[in-house]
Amino acid sequence: MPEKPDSPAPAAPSDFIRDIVAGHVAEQRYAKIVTRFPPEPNGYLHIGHAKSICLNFGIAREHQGQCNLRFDDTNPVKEDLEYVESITRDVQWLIAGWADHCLGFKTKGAHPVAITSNGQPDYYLAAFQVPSPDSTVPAFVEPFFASDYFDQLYAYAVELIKRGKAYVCDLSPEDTEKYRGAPDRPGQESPFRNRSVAENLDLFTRMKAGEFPDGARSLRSKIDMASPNMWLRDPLLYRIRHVAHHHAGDKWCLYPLYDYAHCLSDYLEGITHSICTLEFVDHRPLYDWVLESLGLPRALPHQYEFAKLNLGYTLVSKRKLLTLVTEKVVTGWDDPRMPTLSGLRRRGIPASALRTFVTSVGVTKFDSVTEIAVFENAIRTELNAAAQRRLGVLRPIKLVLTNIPAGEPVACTATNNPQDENPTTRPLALTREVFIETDDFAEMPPPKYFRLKPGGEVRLKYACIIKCDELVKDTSGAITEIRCTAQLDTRTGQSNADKKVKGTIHWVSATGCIDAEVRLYDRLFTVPEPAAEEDFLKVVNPKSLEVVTAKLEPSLATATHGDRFQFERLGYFALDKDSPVGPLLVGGPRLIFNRTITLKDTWAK
RNA sequence: UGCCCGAUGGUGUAAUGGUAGCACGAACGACUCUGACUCGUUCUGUCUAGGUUCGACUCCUAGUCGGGCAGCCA
Repeated sequence: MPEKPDSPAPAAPSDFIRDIVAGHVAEQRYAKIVTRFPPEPNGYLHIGHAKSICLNFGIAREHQGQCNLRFDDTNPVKEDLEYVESITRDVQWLIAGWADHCLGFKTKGAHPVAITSNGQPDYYLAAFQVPSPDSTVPAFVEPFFASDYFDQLYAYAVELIKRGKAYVCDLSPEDTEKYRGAPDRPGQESPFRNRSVAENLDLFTRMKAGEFPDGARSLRSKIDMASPNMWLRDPLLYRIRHVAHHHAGDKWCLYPLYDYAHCLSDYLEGITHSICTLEFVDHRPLYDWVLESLGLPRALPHQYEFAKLNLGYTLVSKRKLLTLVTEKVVTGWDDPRMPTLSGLRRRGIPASALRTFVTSVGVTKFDSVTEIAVFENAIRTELNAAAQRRLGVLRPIKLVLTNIPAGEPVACTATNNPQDENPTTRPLALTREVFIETDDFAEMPPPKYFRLKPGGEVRLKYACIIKCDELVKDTSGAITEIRCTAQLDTRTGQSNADKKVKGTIHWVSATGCIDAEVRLYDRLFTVPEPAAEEDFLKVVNPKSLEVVTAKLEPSLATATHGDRFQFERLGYFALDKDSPVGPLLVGGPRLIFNRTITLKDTWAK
């Protein structure tokens, strides 16, 4: 979806990981800083991933480095091409105009190649980077896939066996668990732990050949069954899975596990800094063990961990997000109420606001919960500067200006964005009949009510001050029409233009305005920490979506995807991805707007 | 209870042995043709107890509290 150019990024942030990288740059430890963003293609990216993306790509761009997009696709039973495509799209959207020149892709179909490093045989897979932020990604490149390394990973496993550091284990999954022991109790060595290298090699070859059923055997590292770190108790390297792979096809029935594949994938791509979340701290010794056990000839990557993002009133668990989709609480992964990148994009949130937000949260090892207000502030700040102002009425009520004759519109001028240095304007026509917001009139006004009331005066934005003379009601007593007099000498440039009234309200002309479907969103959950609930479905906000038919000023008829508008006094709006665009016939399909976010409302009601 | 990680205003985050600062938020006020924006004022903090030091948010020890780890998931 097209996106208007983003505003420039703020000054480079600082955090403990960036400090480490800066230290390495200062001592010239690496020729180039290379990071990676390595999602498993088993779900949609969400706002938590945005933090990781901005960290990894941010570090790359701050050091003229590179950040590879790599799919950690080592478990074919959970993964799907649909996710590969959505993730690629979301990453490119989030970094567009900011770090796309740091995005490391590879030539389509490329695999690691055999090279010689420091006199030793080695494997390496180079990246392709577009030369500048403005360049488009050519068609001959694609993201990296861990599954493209299965051949090399297999060769490394054979080497580990030859070095006596891995063995084929015949324990069942259940027995493997029993032998592992518990955190406060050492494990027990597998009876297959001391097989000969020759036997291990033979068995591993036959595992690859498909001789054994799923779960019958596994390849295990030989580390320490008594380690206080559970991840060092001979963790599995390979398991047997007789299933096809979405990217690698049906070549394999043997698939590597994360801890084995990840560090080596990093190595093959020449990653220098492998940044992940805190739950992998316990895995770091294993990450290093695999790499060091192989005696690899190039500089080894290192793992660094940070705390993932927790946001108030928001869920980011893939499983729970999936439940929202399958239970039809939302319309899909890209429902504008979802915290997915595709949902946020559809909602109208600019990528730059997302970047500003996740960067402002900082990077630490503290498990924190960020208030949603911080995110909302980032969105409003961005949109306040960028959005075109327009007039629209969400819940219309008719108002008649009795001293303006029908068919004789009064010309007015509206400012497109007062935040601009040299604001442009557009014409507006004030006619005898207009719509105002139902909320902007009160027959029995509460205290400190600035808006229109019987006998009261208010300004119609960009037009003039009006005075409420009388009300027309139907038989049930409901107001059907508000009748006012327009004080035409209070228009801009007229003799009484400086007259002050307390309230200014928005309006649209009844003639020429367009009807549009407007979707108003509220937070999806009613509690600050829905993840802490025993049943998160019980705290879903029943009023998270309200659909209204709004009256919009005529200029909005040409709105298109990627446009950002502020409907004055109401909030920020953007066209839904499913909205029709282009010249719309009268009575034809209506535009569909999503309210991205309301304006801040400090009026205590 | 074995190992690992962490703790600074309501929230998030700086201060790398030398003035506890910034942002969000809240309250009040100014301004206002958006009850927005902007501007001003105010609010609240180093988990506890010892120790090292001229000096500790920072280093050490012990404790308290919170989080993570026992998938052939990532």
